[in-house]
Order: sequence, then structure tokens, then C-alpha cells
Amino acid sequence: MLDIKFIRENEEIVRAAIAKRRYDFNLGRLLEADEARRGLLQEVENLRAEQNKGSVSFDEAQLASLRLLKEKLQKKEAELKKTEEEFEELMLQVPNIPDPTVPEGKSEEDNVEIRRWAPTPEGRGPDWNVGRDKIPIFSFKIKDHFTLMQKLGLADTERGAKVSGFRGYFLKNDGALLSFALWRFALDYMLQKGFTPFIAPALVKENIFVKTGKLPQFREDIYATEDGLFLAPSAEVPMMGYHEGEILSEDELPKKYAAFSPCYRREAGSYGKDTKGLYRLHEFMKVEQIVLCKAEHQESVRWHEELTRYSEEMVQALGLPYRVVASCAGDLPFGFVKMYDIEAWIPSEKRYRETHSSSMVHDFQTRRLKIRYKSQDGKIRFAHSLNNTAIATPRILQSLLENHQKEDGSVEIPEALRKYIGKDVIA
RNA sequence: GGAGGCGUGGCUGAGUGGUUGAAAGCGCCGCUCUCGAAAAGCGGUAUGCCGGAAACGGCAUCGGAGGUUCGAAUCCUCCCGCCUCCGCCA
Repeated sequence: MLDIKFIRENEEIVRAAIAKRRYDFNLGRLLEADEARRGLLQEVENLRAEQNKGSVSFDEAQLASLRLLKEKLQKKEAELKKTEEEFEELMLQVPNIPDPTVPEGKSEEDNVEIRRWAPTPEGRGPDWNVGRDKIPIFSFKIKDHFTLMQKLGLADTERGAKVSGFRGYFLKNDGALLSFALWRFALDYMLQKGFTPFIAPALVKENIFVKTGKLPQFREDIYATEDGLFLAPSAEVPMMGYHEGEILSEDELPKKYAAFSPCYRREAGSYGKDTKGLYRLHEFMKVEQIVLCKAEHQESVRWHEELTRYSEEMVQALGLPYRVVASCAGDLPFGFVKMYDIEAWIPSEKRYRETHSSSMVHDFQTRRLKIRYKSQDGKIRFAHSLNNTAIATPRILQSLLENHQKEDGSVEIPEALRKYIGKDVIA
């Protein structure tokens, strides 16, 4: 949610933001509702002031006139309430302002590649090289991750479906161990960057979902339970809820959290997509980076670049070719100011696919969650928030296994993970 | 699952229909004292919205939403949250 004052004073900026996003919203209607609301508010407040002044008297004549005043007030209050409801509803539909650096465009196709990275071929043996376009070249016929996993006994999706339904899976043997290794690797990396480790609940109350902007908008993508709790699609939800309603002090900022949690997504509307393999799942695990920082644009920008860099360094340590893509305005989620996706190279599909998503949110989320801090000058401000994936499993396994496969179907473990899994090769 | 209790400012905690936005204490900030610090003393210290260039003024807020009343932290209804005991339990 944006600040209505900001909208009033910067109508053109908001209008331009809506246009840049190719979003459909009637800003004029909001501004009219705001004006109507403020007019009525003034009337109601004047009536209340009158009432407050008169309410110490006890003689009959005055009581009678106060009764009349009350009636008048109640009518106005009802009118005000109606107007305020309309206003609130419209406010929730105003998207965040994209950063000026966010590329123009209407869909995923217009997202802009910012940079590419690939490991150097040194020490990788003669059957692996990397082209000028940073895309790996294998000298043998590669297998896709799913084939590799089945041959190596790392996953069982048949029994997964039997037990857990569509998109269900079991990870087993080195598939399970590799997942633990990745979580711990990511967590250790984040610890070294000064993040506080968390295990976050996946069962989260409805009001937190509402305040984080997930409900009701994404209702059909979220699992509900019989107890009115919902399953979080990301630790972002419980972690943003963590400080809900609090006033922090400036010197405790930035808050840097690395939160592990299971994640649940119904993936409604993607029924035909990615049905083979472990890319799109209803249940997965993730270590998420969360930052709450001071309400300054430059501070947000700095953290956004920083969080993105952390993920890149982890992907680099895993030896995976990747690119960073800036989401264009048309593809930028409603509440975000800017977003980078990290996409890892998938050799079997000859394309990059999203493994990380790094978002800059400004105070859009914290305003609804009332996460504030008292700054040095005594002012209370809404903190800025950011989030980014540290590691998501099993998704990352797709790129990891495929890029490190050998001709014989074995998979070499990247150096960075060896101490966590205790072996060099999965064979 | 059964029984009961409780939600007041940053915290502890008074307050049961009429200047109560709310006593007191703690904490925090400023000043005095001091070479400095501590202690002590004095003063200040909620948030949101609306209007205003500002000073300032108005309104709201005692878990939330309704209701009763001229008037509600205080009475009524519903909801939410928390806690204790018993039962069950990784």
C-alpha cells in the first residue's frame, strides 16, 4: 500500500507508474473518493467537537438538543464509513512505483538480462567447456536432471504421487543428503554475512497473509487449513509477520534474517507446466533472505544489490552458469519497486530458468504491517523491506545435477558442498 | 477435547458511566550538580488522521467490530489473541 499523501502530492508519478506497468486503475476515482472522505471527515469531526463540548450539562432542554445532534452525527458517520470503505478498497489497488531503472515492457519476454556468469573450464576435464556466450558445452550427450536422479536413486516421484498426489515426490539417498548439504551451505553463507538464522513457521494466520498482500489476491494459489490457518508459500510471509505492529529503534536496523521453511504453492493455473521433474512443486524447502532497513531509497538500493550479490556468490560457489534478469515493468509484481531474478542454466532445456528472486519493496508491505522504527530525529517511519532467495530445493538440483554430470551418469559434487555431504561424487 | 482466567501507553500496573489520553513506578531524553561518571534534583516523554507555511487547533485510539447512552477504558453482544489446570501427545 502506498501513502495517500504521496499519491495526492505526486499524482503524475503514480499515473506514470500505472501506465508503465500497463496496469488498469482509475486514479481519478481514488482521488475523488479521498476528497469526499476528507470532506465528510471534517464534518463529522466538527459535530463530535460540538458534542464533546455539550456533554457536561444536565438540563432537559439541552439534553434534547444533544439528542438531535447525536442523530445528525450518526447519519454523517454512516456516510463517512461508506466513503471510507470505498477509499480503502481503491487504495489496495494502487501498485507500487517501479524504480526508474526498471525496464519498459509488458511481459516476461521484455525482461532484460543484466549480466551472465559461467564457471571457468579449468579443472573440469576435457568433456566440458564454456562458450563465449557463457553457455556450457558438453562433449557428450547429456541427461536431464530427472533421468539422472532416477538412475542415481535420488528421487521417487511415482511413489511421491501415490502418497502425496500430483507433483508429489520423495527425495532419498544422496538426493536427501544433497538437500541437507545445500540448506546448511546456504545458511552458513548467510551467517557469515551477519544474518540471523531462523526456522520459520509455515502455518500462518490469515491476518498476516492479508497484511503481506497475499490474501485475498492470491487466494487460489494458497493452501488453506481447516483451522483457518494458511500454508505459507515462502518464509517471507512469517518473517514479515515477525515484526508486525512493532516500532523498532533505528540502531537495531538493518535486521538481516536467513529463514528456513517449507513452502507450499498450489500452482493453480499451471496444470500442464513442468510436470516432469522437480522444478514446479507444491511443497519445497527454502532458505530465504529478509532485510528490514532504514526508509531511504539509497539504502534499499544498496541492500537490493547486496542481497542479489549474495545469491550470485552462492550460485557461483556451486559452479552453476546463470544470468541476472531485471523484471520489466509489465512483469513486475504489484507491490515491488524492482526485482531481479537469478536464472540458472538448464543444459537439457537449453535455457535459463529462475532459481532466485530478489525483490525491493520499499515501505509498501511494512505500511500495512505497521513495521516502523524511530529514527535519530525522533520521527517514526515505516521500515523498508527486501527479500531474496538464498537457496530453494529441490529446484536448484535441476541445474546442479545437470551441470555437474559426467558422461557415465555420475555427478560431481561442487567443492563448496563436499564438506556438507562428505563425498566428491554421486554415482 | 474439558474447566477457568486475562487483554490499559516502550514496560510494570491503577482506574468500573462525566475535563481520564488515562494515576504511580520503571525505562528513555534534556538540564542542574561533577574534572568526568554514578547518585540525586528539576523538566519532558503515545500513536494515527484532518486542517495549517508554521505556531497551533480539531478528531480518534485503553485487543478488534458493533450496540446502549447526551456522554463508555468502564455496561451489553460478537470476534480475535494470550494464559493456567486436566486429558492426549512427537
